[in-house]
Amino acid sequence: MTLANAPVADKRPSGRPRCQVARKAILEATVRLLERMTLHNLAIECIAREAGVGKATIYRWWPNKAAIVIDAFFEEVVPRTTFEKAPTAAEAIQRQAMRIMKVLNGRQGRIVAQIIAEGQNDPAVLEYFRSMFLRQRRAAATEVIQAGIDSGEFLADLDIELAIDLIYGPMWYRLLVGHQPLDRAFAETLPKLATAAISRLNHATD
Amino acid sequence: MTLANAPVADKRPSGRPRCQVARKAILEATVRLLERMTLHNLAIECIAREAGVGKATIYRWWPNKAAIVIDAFFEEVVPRTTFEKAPTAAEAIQRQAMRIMKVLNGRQGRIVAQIIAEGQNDPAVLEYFRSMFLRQRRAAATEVIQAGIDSGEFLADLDIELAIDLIYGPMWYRLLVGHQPLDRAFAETLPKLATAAISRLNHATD
DNA sequence: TTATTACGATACGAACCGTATCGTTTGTTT
DNA sequence: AAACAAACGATACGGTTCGTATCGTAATAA
Repeated sequence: MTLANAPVADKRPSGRPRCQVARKAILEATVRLLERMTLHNLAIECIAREAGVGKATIYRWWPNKAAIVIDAFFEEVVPRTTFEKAPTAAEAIQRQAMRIMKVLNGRQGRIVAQIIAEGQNDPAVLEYFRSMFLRQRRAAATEVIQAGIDSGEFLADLDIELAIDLIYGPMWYRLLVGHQPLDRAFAETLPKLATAAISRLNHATD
Repeated sequence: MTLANAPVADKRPSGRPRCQVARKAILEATVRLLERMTLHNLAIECIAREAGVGKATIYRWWPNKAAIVIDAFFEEVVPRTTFEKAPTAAEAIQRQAMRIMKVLNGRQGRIVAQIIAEGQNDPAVLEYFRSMFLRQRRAAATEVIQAGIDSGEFLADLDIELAIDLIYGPMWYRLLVGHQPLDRAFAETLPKLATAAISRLNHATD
């Protein structure tokens, strides 16, 4: 599933197989180094040194820095999160938003921000990030919102993609631009306001 | 006001004054080059060559690439936009959101995105960007929203900063992550939904 | 055994970095 | 007019990192 997992799939090629120890060492070294420096300052040669690996071994399996970081990030750091059950769609969304915010509001958030930054110079990086991180989460969110529409909780003619952006956009905005903190008040109020925007209920009676 | 404007202010130093021709040439060359390449690939030496200027002249006046780009961006590209008058606060916000979206949805948007990307590696860049671009616009938005609160159009206990993020966050989200386009439907629906979220009116009666 | 591929190590030219140093130019100060 | 001060374009510099290539060696498949 990752860019460099080399899924054995249907046919094993001849020759020496890929060394999984080296692969693991590279990903772990990357995570370790990213705790001390930015992605921008992280040199491939530095990863190779830290991992005790030849530089060519890295270049053989990853096209660029960002791909390593993305693989490392999703293998070593981020646990897969799924929506919890909740009595209403709005509550399910609110809980999930809080959890994502917790992830973004720390060291992991800095790494994701740097991946996105790197993506501004390379569309492929951005696409890889979306396929690894965003796609599944948005699909899950879509399900919940659709259920909310079907139950009459949310607006019938709701643009689901837009609704998702309304919920998560402000979080990413603060993460990347840094004009305001991702603090507790924000974490509590944003999801409520966003879900209120897409629900049929009146604020006054909420 | 820019980082390298060298406002003459109160005391003119002796010696040869700064060459404004060179300054202009540098900023113009930067804009010109950014149409063909990303900020990441834009070398200072390349700007110097394009502008017909010594490299030292650039380093004398700007601390880094991003500072040049920001100055170039706000001198050569972005016109100052202010809120128009509108019958309601919601409408004023909607119009301004559309205008900002138009700015972001093109070459200028790509440049801003790259400035923010660069900012992930250097907090000073991000702060400079906020002071140049964001601060004034957010202050203007604050005024409009506060007026809306005072008139009873918006929620009385509204967190204004959060409200602004609710409106603009999704735009930046799409600009930077690129999972969805900044298209016409988005431009029309987002401001309506966002202002609905912070207004006291019921969706059903809107 | 032979073919094939990965491995760690190392060397390589190229590109930029940011700084320093030229001699020259353009102003201010005396 | 002469002395001074600072910016200018040009150029050279050592230092980093880039991505590629090439070693000899190791590991698996046919």
